[in-house]
Amino acid sequence: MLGTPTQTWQDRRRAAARREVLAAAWEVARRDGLGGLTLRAVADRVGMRPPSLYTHFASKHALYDAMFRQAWSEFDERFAALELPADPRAAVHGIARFYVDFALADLPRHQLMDQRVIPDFTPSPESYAPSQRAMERMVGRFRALQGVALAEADVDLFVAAVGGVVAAQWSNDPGGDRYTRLLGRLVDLLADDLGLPTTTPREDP
Amino acid sequence: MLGTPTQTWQDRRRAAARREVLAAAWEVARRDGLGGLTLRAVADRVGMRPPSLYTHFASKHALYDAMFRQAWSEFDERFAALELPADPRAAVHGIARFYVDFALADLPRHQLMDQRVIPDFTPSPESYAPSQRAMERMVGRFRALQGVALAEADVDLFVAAVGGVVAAQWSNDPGGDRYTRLLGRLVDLLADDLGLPTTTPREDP
DNA sequence: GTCTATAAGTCGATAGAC
DNA sequence: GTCTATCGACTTATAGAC
Repeated sequence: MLGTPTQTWQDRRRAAARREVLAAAWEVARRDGLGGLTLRAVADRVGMRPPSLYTHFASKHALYDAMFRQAWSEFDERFAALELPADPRAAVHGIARFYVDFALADLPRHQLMDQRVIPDFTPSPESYAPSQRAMERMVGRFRALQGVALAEADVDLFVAAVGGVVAAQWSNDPGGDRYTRLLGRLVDLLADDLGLPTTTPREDP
Repeated sequence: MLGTPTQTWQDRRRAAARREVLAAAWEVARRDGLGGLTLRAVADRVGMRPPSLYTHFASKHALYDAMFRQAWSEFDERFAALELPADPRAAVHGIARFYVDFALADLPRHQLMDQRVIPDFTPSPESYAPSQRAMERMVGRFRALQGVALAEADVDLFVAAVGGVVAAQWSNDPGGDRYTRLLGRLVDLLADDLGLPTTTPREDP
């Protein structure tokens, strides 16, 4: 605790206000689309005048930046807490399912995290860090699976293919299951290719 | 030819002007991003005043709609003209390579065709038709492959997985080949799963 | 320090002269 | 068909009350 400036007095109000603006921004993005987000709508929702937002965020891009950082941080936290089965193949299915569920739960969040939707917006290095941490954690949990030595390219292929299911689902059948129902088959395909063992035999349908 | 109103007199000028505006819109989108496209920038590029664009397109969304239609029409035309090897597996590789090359050649075009980047923009039925035609042609060429009976889900899985390579390439390594170099391996994986025969043995490296 | 008030510049879009 | 003029909405920034 020592060494931290004890300005906690009104620092908490600032942080709370920031969180409030951020939460309002997500609500507006879900209602009006990520690219349709306006500072006026955010201010309305949080009960402020638009210029007052500049007290908390230097620009609209800074707001997007904070949203990007928060989204990947939440992904990383929840993925870190995700309990996986001991069976390697079941674990890979669990990772894929977690990834797909997270990406399909929130369209603007998915667009911000995984696409390049906002022109001229590039995450700052500080906000890009959580996404790198999340990816490293993913590689780490893959490599911790018993019975196979994974190369970088193996994880890349997995991420690309599973991400493709998400993208196809969102753009061709939003709200449905036309592509997500193929996820199990796709993951088995990839797992077979990696020679991933199954210590527990698969259940009968 | 009979039955067509012979108004071709100044109808051609109208059509030419429309094409010119459309071409300018693509150039602006490639320069400023799809979401960063403005009617002023389009008007500047085509040597018009912004309100004059409304003579040719009823709204900005109508312009996006025409771009969407043009992109899928061009895809369908070029795919129809694509010559594929007789060997079924080589043909599938050809289809995948064509799809990926087309999607990676132009970011705003890819965003417009395959993602939901513009808030509140949904293609009109008339503009959606070419994309359906293209998908049906793709299914048709898959089914024409000798030696295997393909279900709808098989094509869906192929489209999703290959589309995932495109999305990952654009968002994680634009301009590189980190994901596209995995395409051959992915397609072989899918082809193996479908039991696709190889009449011609694969070449040695 | 945080807010209100306000203004400049830009966006999509419309009305009406020629 | 194209123009001028203009509207309402949005982003951004500054000035000043509390």
